[in-house]
Amino acid sequence: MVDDEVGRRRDAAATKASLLSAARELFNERGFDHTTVRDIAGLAGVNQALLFRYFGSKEALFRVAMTSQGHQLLAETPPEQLVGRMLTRMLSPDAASVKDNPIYALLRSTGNEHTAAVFRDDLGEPYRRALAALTDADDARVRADLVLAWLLGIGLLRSVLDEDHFAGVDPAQVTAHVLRAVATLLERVDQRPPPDA
Amino acid sequence: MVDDEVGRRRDAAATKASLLSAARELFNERGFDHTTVRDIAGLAGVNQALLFRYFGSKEALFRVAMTSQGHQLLAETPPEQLVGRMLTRMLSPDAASVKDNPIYALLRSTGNEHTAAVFRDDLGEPYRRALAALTDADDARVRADLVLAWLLGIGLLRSVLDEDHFAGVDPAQVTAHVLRAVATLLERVDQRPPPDA
DNA sequence: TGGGGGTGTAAGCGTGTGCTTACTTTGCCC
DNA sequence: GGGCAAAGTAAGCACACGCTTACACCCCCA
Repeated sequence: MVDDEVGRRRDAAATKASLLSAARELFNERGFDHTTVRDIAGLAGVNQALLFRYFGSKEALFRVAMTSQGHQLLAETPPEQLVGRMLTRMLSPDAASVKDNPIYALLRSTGNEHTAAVFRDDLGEPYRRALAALTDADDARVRADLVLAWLLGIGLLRSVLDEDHFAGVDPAQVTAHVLRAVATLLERVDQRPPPDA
Repeated sequence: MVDDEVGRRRDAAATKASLLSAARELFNERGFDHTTVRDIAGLAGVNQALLFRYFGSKEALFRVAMTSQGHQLLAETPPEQLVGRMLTRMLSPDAASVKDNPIYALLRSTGNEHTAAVFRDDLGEPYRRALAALTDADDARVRADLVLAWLLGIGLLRSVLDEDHFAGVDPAQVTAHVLRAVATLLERVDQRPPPDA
């Protein structure tokens, strides 16, 4: 699927990459439980036994697929702009930016204890810390959790409950609403519209 | 389980009620996909074939279990106090108020298209309308969606991502934060602490 | 050139699941 | 008491799933 050229078969690295890409796409679309290893291998154009050879189990593949691309956004974004950038990325009408945003895999995998733990430990915690640093209030942790909850809830409405939520609406307008309200919780949040998309 | 007295067996109404109660408890705890009909029948103390005789399918049972108790809160609460009451109910440390709050079943069932549709149509929509009525802004719908998203996100953090979120924190303090920020979106929200628990 | 390890494949094992079927038991009504 | 529909039960069907196994192939290096 990813690698259609006939030459260069028997390439373990390409096979792994193909499996990872297919896994990310399907986990984000359907969540962990409703994605089968047969689906992943099929989309990757690979025999499903290779999935287990290279990753060990479906759960292990999930962990690798979700965390490997993990923390770029967090690393490359100034904390003040974090909320704004997460919003524009989540609200983008571009399907591709949805497909590789692991937050949607989380939101569709809430029923599974193991996958929830992956996100809690590998993604939630760093974001909580980054957001908490945006205020001097002594209940910074609570305020950061509330902001994180809001971002997750917006993604939930957008992706799970109703595909059309916020659809006809200017993302910038939604972002402005949220940033204004969030500023009452975290005083150092940058309320200007985030640069680029 | 519900009906331990030995007299009065062969009571269809009691059997149905017992199945409904067990279903609510397990769906809220584990979500739709991770709850089996054998678990439900077992907790209800009933043969699983009766589940299908009385409700037709697991999905139909889910729909009935979630919507039958459905809209009391919405019906009996003045709109201005809706956000406050939902928060106190969600943040209550009381396990029972979690057990019969269908929002947690939704949050643990996001991977399943059918269950998501139940909530979108049967619960989400009325709440969206009620919240939208709390402002005169011409983008009332967007504002209402954002508030609903926040409430859902808070429930998500509380129940799915981390059992201890907001645990050591005074629920009233969290509620105050949210109500203050929400007031920038919906001008008619009552910011006073909600009456009773 | 000919093993041997890395790569790919087909088939299937074991289990859990939603749901069905064929049957037994109970209690009510004439 | 006898008949009968409603209530309850045991067993299992059919299938999808995660994962394993036994085998075929191909390239590389001694």
